[in-house]
Amino acid sequence: MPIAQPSWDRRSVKDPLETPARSGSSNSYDELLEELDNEGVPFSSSPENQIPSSIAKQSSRSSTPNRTPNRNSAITEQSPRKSRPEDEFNAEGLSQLSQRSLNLGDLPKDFWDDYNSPAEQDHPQTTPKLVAAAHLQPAPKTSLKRRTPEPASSPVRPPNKRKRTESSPVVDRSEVPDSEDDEGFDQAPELGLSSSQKVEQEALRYLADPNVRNQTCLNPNFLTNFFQNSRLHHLSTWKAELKNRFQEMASSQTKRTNRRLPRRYILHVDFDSFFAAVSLLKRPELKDKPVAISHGQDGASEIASCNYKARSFKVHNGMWMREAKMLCPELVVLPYDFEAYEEASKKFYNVLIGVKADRIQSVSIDEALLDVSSLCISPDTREPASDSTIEREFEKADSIATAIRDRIRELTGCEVSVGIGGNILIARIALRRAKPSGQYHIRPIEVAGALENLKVVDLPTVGRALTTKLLSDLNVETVGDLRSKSKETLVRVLGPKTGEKMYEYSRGINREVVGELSVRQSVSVNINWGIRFENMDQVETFLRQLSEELSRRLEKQKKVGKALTLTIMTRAADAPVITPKFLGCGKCDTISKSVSLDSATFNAGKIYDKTIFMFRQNRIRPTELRGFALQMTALSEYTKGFKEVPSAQQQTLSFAKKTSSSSGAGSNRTEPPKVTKATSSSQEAQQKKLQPNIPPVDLSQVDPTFLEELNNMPSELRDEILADLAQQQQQQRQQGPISQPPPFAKSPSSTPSKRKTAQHLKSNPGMSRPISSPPLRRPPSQPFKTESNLTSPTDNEHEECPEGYDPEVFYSLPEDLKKEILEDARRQGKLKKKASTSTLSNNNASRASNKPGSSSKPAAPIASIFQKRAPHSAPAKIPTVSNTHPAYAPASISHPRVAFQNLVNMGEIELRIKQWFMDALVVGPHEDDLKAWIEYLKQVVIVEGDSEKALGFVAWFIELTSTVNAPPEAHEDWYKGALEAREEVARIVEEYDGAR
DNA sequence: ATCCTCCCCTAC
DNA sequence: TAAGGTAGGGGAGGAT
Ligand SMILES: Nc1ccn([C@H]2C[C@H](O)[C@@H](COP(=O)(O)OP(=O)(O)OP(=O)(O)O)O2)c(=O)n1
Ligand SMILES: [Mg+2]
Repeated sequence: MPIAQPSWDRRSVKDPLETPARSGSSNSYDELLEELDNEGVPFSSSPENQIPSSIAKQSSRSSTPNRTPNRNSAITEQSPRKSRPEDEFNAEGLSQLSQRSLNLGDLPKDFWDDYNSPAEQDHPQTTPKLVAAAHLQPAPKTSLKRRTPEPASSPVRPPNKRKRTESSPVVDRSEVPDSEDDEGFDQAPELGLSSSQKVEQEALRYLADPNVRNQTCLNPNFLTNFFQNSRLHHLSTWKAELKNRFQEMASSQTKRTNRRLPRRYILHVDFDSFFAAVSLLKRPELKDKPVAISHGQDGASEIASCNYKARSFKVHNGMWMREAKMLCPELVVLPYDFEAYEEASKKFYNVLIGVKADRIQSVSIDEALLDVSSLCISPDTREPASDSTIEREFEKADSIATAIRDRIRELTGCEVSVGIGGNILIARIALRRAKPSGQYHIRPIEVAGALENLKVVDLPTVGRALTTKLLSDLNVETVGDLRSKSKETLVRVLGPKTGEKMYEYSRGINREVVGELSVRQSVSVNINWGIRFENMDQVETFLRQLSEELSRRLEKQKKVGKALTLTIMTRAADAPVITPKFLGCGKCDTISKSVSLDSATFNAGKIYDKTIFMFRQNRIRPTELRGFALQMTALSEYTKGFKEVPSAQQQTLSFAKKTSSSSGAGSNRTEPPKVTKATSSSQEAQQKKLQPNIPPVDLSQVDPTFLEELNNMPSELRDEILADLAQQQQQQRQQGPISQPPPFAKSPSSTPSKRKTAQHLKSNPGMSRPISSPPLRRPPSQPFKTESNLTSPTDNEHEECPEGYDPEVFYSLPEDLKKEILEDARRQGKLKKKASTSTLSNNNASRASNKPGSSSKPAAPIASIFQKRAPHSAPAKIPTVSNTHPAYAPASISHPRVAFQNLVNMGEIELRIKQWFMDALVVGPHEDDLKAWIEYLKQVVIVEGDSEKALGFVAWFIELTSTVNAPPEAHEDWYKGALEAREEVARIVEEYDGAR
């Protein structure tokens, strides 16, 4: 699929302003740093780039963004924020966010009962478990690979010096065929192997330092530690909780009958330097000194919040300490105190709830919107209201704001500012003027004047990108300039939605309603810090943890999803291996791929399988990975869930414990509950039905998913399958596969799909990437490019192997899957030409390079899905007994895959497995070995397309483990392991065979 | 015309 | 050293 693409990245470069850095369009954090280093703080423009934009003024240092036209990498930069303004505007965005209004009248008193900190609640519990087993490998081992992508950034910030990397021109990267995968190979012509090998070596060497390694995702407790310390994670979690709470509150209220009012009075309430103000409560003596909240004293540690004294030095939120220290050497750093922030927030919201506003909407932990219209407008006002009447209304609104500020100050000891306006947009703009510790009311007649000279960047939703585009394409700098443009012009340049919005905003028009209800459309887990790997085993382990985390979050939201998207961030070609920010992602290229699941689920095992499937479509060197995002969409609520298959659940659970890391993933969660609506409605009924007729087969041991599938199929087919299952259970060690038709035919494919479920998706087309100028667009996803000449080694298929896929693997796929992949490839990239090597990453390259056939890498690499790994180097290994800690140990066998792969005949495999079983009989299976065995079975289905063979092995293994005499405890472990294998294989079979 | 995927952008 | 998360709006361009 897709290859890498460029991006300028998502991260934004934000901040320009005051800070020096920033760049115009894209740049990387690194670049920014460099500029800083060179220039010092101020701005200057960079040579090449020219970022015209407004920003320029401020900052600018620009960076050269992409030099190449296409690029992908992003920039990243550091702190973003545009000018300081963020404070002021902001709002808007709320529209959706929010929560709804509520009447204050009847609040549940336990409103806050569940208000838990994310750190405490969410992760701590969950995460830890997952992690437990991770087996990380201790030392580096990988070897050679090369390639060069680089990280980028993601969302946020970072700066740095990019410089060095630059030296090597990006260009080649794209062209370079990197072939290969895993192993290295890169024959990169121009660059020379050594170049990439050196990069790889540097990465491995760096990771070998225990002080570095322990902070990365290789540490079993990484997720827990990271989320506990991530301010952004806390912010997001808090916001989601507040939204849920307010929505519940609102929906429980029956009233909401607001009389239609001719005018609205909206208050935007926001704490002044929230984190800093709250942390200062415990250090009052520092109140008048410049203070910032950050994890570190300098370097690339980010400032979450700084007080106004610090801002007078041009220090701002999101800025890196290094820069802040340059601007303000005496800056005092205080630590985070998330609990205290929650406490202050509770008091804040309690005050707001007490206002009894018509509607209320939480914007964030420290910010909210209130619609107090009916509190200001007298019921008996006759409409064309007189000036004096209106004046009284204004005063009422002002007095409410004052009362709120006084009360919050009294309860929290902190200052909040209030912006008042006739709509959300104006209230937000007013807030900025209110800001340090004040309130400001922009009356209707003052709107035009207030907007005229306002910088467009101070409008909500207008960030660096839009600002740049407006300036470069329309020469618009202020809202007044914006207002001079026709709607047609704005729509043409910015897109239909954005154009119209800008047209309205420039006139102070905004119809958004406070507290509009909204339904969550996605649940995701993103990590772009601390991501460093040496080999694929580690990547798999981490993706499993991510899958489990996503599953946990879905479950917590009582949601199941049908569409999964994996976003991978890799080091940009010109980015340094050692990022400017300690373990940051640096400048990166991003690639994303989505697939639809056959049925909505929150099952970690299913999520993991799809995730790894998507990951494998791109050949990326583990050492180049810098970040991941796993997102579930097409959500529905689920209602029942477990009870239906209790026994199965229990089994899995206990099993999970034991084997831990191994597949545990899925294990513990039960199955996918059913979706309330999305999936068929009849399922439930059917399911229940099923139970009764399970005579011969012990369904309790069957994967619930499997049961679900059975329920959905025609009864005859179902009976047939059940019969087979029963047969399997009986059979004993038969080695051969059980022949049986591929079980269910029903489920649709697993790969990408197109289905429409979507209700959720947003509307659709939107704007375009605004921003900067010429979009450098790369062809829209180009999934795979094709590879031309590879003749299929194994097969005779004439179908071309799309780029991005290992030919060997591709050709070994089942026909239908292959077809789907080709279709997808054609659709997306249309690749049918020959093309050069694959490799994914080259996104950028893509443009230039790609097309002609270059080629280098003709032959098929072969590594195929199975990564290299030592072939069975250790046959003996399998038997291994537990080595100690899985976690740092190299997973014992690890990859039997290859080993197995070479064993063409089942007899050999059975022999090996049996050998392992006998050797480890009394101690039980080592989780890694079990994991490897299951993985092999899954590959038989996925790669070989031989479900029967896999099922045959499963049946044989169950028989083997259940009949031989072993110590009770070990016996149980073996048996559970066998059941897990059955569960996993059944699921895979369902997905790959059933699907189309 | 509408949907879909893959991004990008913004905000706290 | 540092803890660079996340949800939703929206645009381009291809598929239907
Ligand atoms: N880049 C950022 C921006 C904000 N925050 C956190 C810390 C802030 O205290 C809190 C609220 O954000 P605001 O934008 O409201 O900023 P402040 O409250 O700090 O300052 P003010 O509102 O006075 O501008 O969110 C953060 O961690 N990182
Ligand atoms: Mg604030």
